[in-house]
Amino acid sequence: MAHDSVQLPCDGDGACMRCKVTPLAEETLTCSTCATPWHVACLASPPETLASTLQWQCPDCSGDPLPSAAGALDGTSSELFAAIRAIESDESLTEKEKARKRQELVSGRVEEDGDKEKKGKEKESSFLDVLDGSLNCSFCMLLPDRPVTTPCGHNFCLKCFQKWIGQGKRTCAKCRSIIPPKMASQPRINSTLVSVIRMAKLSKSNVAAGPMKVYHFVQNQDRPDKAFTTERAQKPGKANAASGKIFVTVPPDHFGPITAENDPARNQGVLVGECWEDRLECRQWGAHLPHVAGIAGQSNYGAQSVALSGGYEDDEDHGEWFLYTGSGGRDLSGNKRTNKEQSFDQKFEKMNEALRVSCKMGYPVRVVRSHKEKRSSYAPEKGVRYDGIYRIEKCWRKVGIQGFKVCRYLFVRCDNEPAPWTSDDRGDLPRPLPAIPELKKATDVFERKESPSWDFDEEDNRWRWKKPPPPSKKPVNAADLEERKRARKAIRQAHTTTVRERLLKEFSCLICRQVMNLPVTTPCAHNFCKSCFEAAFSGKTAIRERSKGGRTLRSQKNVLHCPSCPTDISDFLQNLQVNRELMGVIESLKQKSEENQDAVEELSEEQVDESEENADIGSGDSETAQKTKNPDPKDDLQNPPPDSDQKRTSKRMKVDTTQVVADCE
DNA sequence: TACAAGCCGCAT
DNA sequence: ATGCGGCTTGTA
Repeated sequence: MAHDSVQLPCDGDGACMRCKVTPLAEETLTCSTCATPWHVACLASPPETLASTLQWQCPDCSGDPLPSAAGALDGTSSELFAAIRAIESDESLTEKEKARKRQELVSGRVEEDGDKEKKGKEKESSFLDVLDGSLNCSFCMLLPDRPVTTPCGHNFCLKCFQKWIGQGKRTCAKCRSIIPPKMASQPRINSTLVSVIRMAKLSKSNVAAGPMKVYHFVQNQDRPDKAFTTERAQKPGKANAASGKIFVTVPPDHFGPITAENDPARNQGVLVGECWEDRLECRQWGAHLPHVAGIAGQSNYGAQSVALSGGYEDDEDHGEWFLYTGSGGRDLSGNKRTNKEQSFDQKFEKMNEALRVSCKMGYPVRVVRSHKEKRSSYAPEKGVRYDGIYRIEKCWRKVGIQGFKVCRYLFVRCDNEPAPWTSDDRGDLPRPLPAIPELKKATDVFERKESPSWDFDEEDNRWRWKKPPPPSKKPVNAADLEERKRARKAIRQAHTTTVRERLLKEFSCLICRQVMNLPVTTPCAHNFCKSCFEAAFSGKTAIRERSKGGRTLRSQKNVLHCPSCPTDISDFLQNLQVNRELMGVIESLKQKSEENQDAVEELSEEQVDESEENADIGSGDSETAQKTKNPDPKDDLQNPPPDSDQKRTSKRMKVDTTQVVADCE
């Protein structure tokens, strides 16, 4: 063969990486699979016909130049690449979807359903802005799953890397450096990358879950701690009582659980199973605000909570699920509070409509049960009890027991805590909907079409906001503005600081324990600053002279151990490569957190006032931050599929190399 | 303005 | 036992 066995494509500037010449356009061939340009003159076996030119596959993709371990592939290489081409040419797929399918193909992993696929995409795009895409595996273009790092400092999914090795490749897919046999046979997962990626996912999903909405919505701050009677009150006790102070810092239209951050009095939040004497006390802890009405909500916005109090005989309580009846249909003219006679049909309006909105959106609805519900086995002995989060899966109308139409709602529990009546040590799992015989006779049946805002996250194994909770529409008490502004600023800063600190901490050098400067990753997957790493071996050489009894023996390779484990890394030391991808992430992380910090300060000075006045406070910082930071869908296009990656990589490497050189000097 | 799945003493 | 009247809060 006229050519040596090493085959190289053109780099990002169009120069052949083998002969260093920049060929004319007509002297290059573009691979039909990966779209990488190659210098025809440097190809070991250029195509001979026009047809084969159009369908030409580069040596990397055709898999033929090197004897490949064919057994490592499930099918043949050509089958695999045919499948890749089919994905590439499928115009119904976005680039992201193509990338995911490629990864499935290469790794053998398959995500079963569309929901997962969607979830993966959401996740990916939401934290890509943290990790910047620069860590992405260049095979599948996703964040590396079980990342491995080559001695030349490039990161891949373990499975993608193993497929590559399985095809007989022994050079880095990014830079063509030789991959040592040890790395090829026993790639080690880079646990630093694992935890960084996990943390980035977590920090983002936490933001989406909205735990950062600590603020002080202190309503009626001047009220006493207990319900009280005014001078006008004619009756003692709570008959004519006014409400005591609201203890929790959620707005009245807050959806979902009330967490510790919104419970400054006890710092525990409203826990499932918590009991109160009566509806007024329940109100003070925010579980269900109206002290008379059974439904809390707004017809154009949604319902936040309901009370099961036995007021409507059509109700049917099965604990984990129940059938709820809407309000209205009764003549309560005058001051009748006890008329249980229905005299007209209920409609989906007012509170009944609010419940339907919550059904439509899949909002979490808090449920309290009252001792007054006598027919239910699940009602508390006395008082009012918080039973957790439910979702309204369906609603409809039917003719009720009294012969008039009632609105009906199927509530199904979806709380992360076990219900007060179970001995389970965990909360709900998604469960199939119960069979509802009355649905056969139902009219106006309404089912949720869109994906629910509150849903079970398979990955986190818990229920959480999958979409940002709706922002509060409630006006803010001006007197509270100053305090709330301060609180928000502090929280914002705490958040950015902790995320930055936690993320950066993960990137610490195992020697100096500081954030790595010029990170290097050993083949045994330990990470150090380049300078720390080199200093650890100063004065030691990879080659040593052996002498015995005055006789000089043949020089022998010195065994040099990794500072963190017994692995011999003398070969790695010979040609120390900075993990530029890691370095890029660290840099952008530093930069981003500084920007954030600045933004926090600016915002707290000015924009907070504005946003406060807009009263967009219910969902707090998380949504606002998400909205502004939410990556434009077009961002997908900025993460090119592998075909353009070759170019991008080469270009970036060039820049980075000069930086590294400059830094070294 | 009317209504809403509360609360309580008292009249019936 | 049952229901009336009077006050409460938030929604429409």
